[in-house]
Amino acid sequence: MQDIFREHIEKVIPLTDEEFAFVFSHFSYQRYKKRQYLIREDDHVEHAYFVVSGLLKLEYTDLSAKRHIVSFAMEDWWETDFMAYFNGTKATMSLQCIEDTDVLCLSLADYHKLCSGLKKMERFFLKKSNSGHIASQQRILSFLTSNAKERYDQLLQQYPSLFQRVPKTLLAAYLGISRETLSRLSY
Amino acid sequence: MQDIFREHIEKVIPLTDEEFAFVFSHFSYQRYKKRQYLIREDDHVEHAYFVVSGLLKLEYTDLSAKRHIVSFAMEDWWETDFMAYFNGTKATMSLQCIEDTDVLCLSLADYHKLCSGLKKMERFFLKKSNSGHIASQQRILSFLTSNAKERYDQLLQQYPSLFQRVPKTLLAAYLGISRETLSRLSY
DNA sequence: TGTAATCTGTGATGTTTGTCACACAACAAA
DNA sequence: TTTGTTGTGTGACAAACATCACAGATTACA
Repeated sequence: MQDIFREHIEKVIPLTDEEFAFVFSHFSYQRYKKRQYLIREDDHVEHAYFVVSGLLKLEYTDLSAKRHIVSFAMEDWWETDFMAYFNGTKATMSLQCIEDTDVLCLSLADYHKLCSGLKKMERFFLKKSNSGHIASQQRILSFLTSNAKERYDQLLQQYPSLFQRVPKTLLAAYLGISRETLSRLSY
Repeated sequence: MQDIFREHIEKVIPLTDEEFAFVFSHFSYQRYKKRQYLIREDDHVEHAYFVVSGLLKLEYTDLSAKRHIVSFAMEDWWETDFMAYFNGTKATMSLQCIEDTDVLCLSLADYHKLCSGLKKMERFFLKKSNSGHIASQQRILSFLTSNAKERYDQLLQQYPSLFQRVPKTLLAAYLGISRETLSRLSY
């Protein structure tokens, strides 16, 4: 598990053994069961999570109680309600397990300690944040340019494994279409 | 103009005069006229831009030649085709003036020099990137939760000045609806 | 100053997608 | 097993939105 995590970081910045030990010491390890919540709406958001194995959904519930999936988080992803995490505000989204999931947890205090203790990590998080921003922009573009069927195809092409791992109802909630429409797409 | 820029940075991290001079030395100043391009599709993307004054649009043209606005960039915003900028790939989007616009330009080489020369700036860019990511997620959420009229209202509430400054055709291209539909919304 | 390009509104019409309703299968928990 | 919950497909209908067409107004610029 440390290996996966170390490799993940070293894809961006090389680390000595001591440096990695320092980095790793800021995290705690947690296992969650399917359907368990890591974050509930209105919670104080303690941690950002690195997904070691499993699958999470970041979900927003609107005024009419409809649920929308902002993001899936699979192996090798970082996830949390970032707005609440960084600003210390209450969670507007929930983070819940679709499968049993193992994560590494990083508190905001430890995040800051980590960044000041090892400047390389600031670059690491900058890189991650940049890629996240770019990925979000791509998702926005797919809303602008594509209809339901096209967005569905793009999603399957990008993350083929999702098709096996999550119910179609959730894929619909991610794509912004009704489950009925999604059901009628596959011809 | 330096003042605006310095204030913008000092909202996040305080700087001494020497530090600001160091930061500023990495930028070049440019003025662009309405309709001029800062980046064209397939260009090599030389710079990221800080908008001192004016208004830009970041635009993507799809296969059927329809134009979609990924983002407006007004005073105090950073903009470029970030994917192309960071990865050194060719631009997939264009960046064009809606009004006469003054910008500060930062090459990727200077960006890296700046970050290594003054570690504070890495934190600055991390903060900016995080907010950008959060903003994109909000935009995704508005696609998931809201219809055309609601998205339009949200946009006007967030950036009332856009209503005065940009033609409705462009607002429609940002909201992902046809200009005709937008025209029929305001009742 | 004149000509072209852009911007905007609006009608008519068709397509896409959502909503409601129902049925049935798969699965989980007691 | 039984019973509830979740997931999926499908028909009928309504709502949202796109497209095409046209017209008048405004703006760019040579």
